[in-house]
Amino acid sequence: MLKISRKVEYALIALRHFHGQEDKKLTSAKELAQTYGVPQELLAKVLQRLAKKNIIHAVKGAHGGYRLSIDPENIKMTEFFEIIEGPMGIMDCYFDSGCEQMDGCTIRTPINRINDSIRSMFNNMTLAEVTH
Amino acid sequence: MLKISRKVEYALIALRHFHGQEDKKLTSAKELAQTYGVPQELLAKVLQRLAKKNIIHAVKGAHGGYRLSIDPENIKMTEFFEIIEGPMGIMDCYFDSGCEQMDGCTIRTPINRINDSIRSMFNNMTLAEVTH
DNA sequence: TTATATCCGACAATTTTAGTCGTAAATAAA
DNA sequence: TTTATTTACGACTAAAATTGTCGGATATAA
Repeated sequence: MLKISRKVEYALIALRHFHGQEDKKLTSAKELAQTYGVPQELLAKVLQRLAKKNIIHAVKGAHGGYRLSIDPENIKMTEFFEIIEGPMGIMDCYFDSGCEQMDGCTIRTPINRINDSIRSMFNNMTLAEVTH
Repeated sequence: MLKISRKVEYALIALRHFHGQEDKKLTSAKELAQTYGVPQELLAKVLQRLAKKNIIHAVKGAHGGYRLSIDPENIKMTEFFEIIEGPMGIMDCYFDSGCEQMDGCTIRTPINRINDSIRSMFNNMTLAEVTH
């Protein structure tokens, strides 16, 4: 319960790597996977997501790889999480409206308050604080 | 990611029920399950856990059931979550020390900071605020 | 004695997460 | 131009966690 996923974990490891790296230096998924002992294919997918959202920049072809494309100061952890995992809520009904319990559910309001607290916490935290 | 479990959800529904109830009135698991449309067996288990930890009081036998046994003001959400789900950390390594990545893992410190933030948030929130 | 409860462990089903594989497209270098 | 390397992407499988069910024990009110 209240766990983060491996994908997020791997993304953070990669981003931390880029953060402590010369700006233009490229690192490939393979290299990262070997260095940090994480599954290459899964890491690759995560990197592709981050590249698509312009958090990192991808260079294709031999000698290609990735590098940071934004200042980690400028991305909130909420955005980051949602790039990788989609909408972030402690219960699905925070986003989905298709809940059949709706009427019997007496805890929506307090649950949403908790949700807002968590989101606000991660809205006030930048990627830089984590990859530092 | 960062989701609460159904068990917690059901527990909260039950506790909210008890909270808005005469102090000595008993409610059975069956009754709760029917009223709120949740699976009886699973709810029952959760109630048993809460009873074991003296959050609610159980009365066995016919006409038995449960009622609150403490003031919800006096229990932190952290305790509550951990009664139902066990140790609460966004990554297992917050508690388990048996992680083989240990050396390659560069994100332990920041992850632990996030963890502490979440825990501190729930340490400053009582059950009463949620079941209100 | 019967009906109704809690209690508790084992089991089954379902869903989610984690990880793999195959293939296409881009590109540097031989 | 060919080969090796790399990103991109979707489909698939495997593993783990969550969710839900069942059966039997014990307690107790009627």
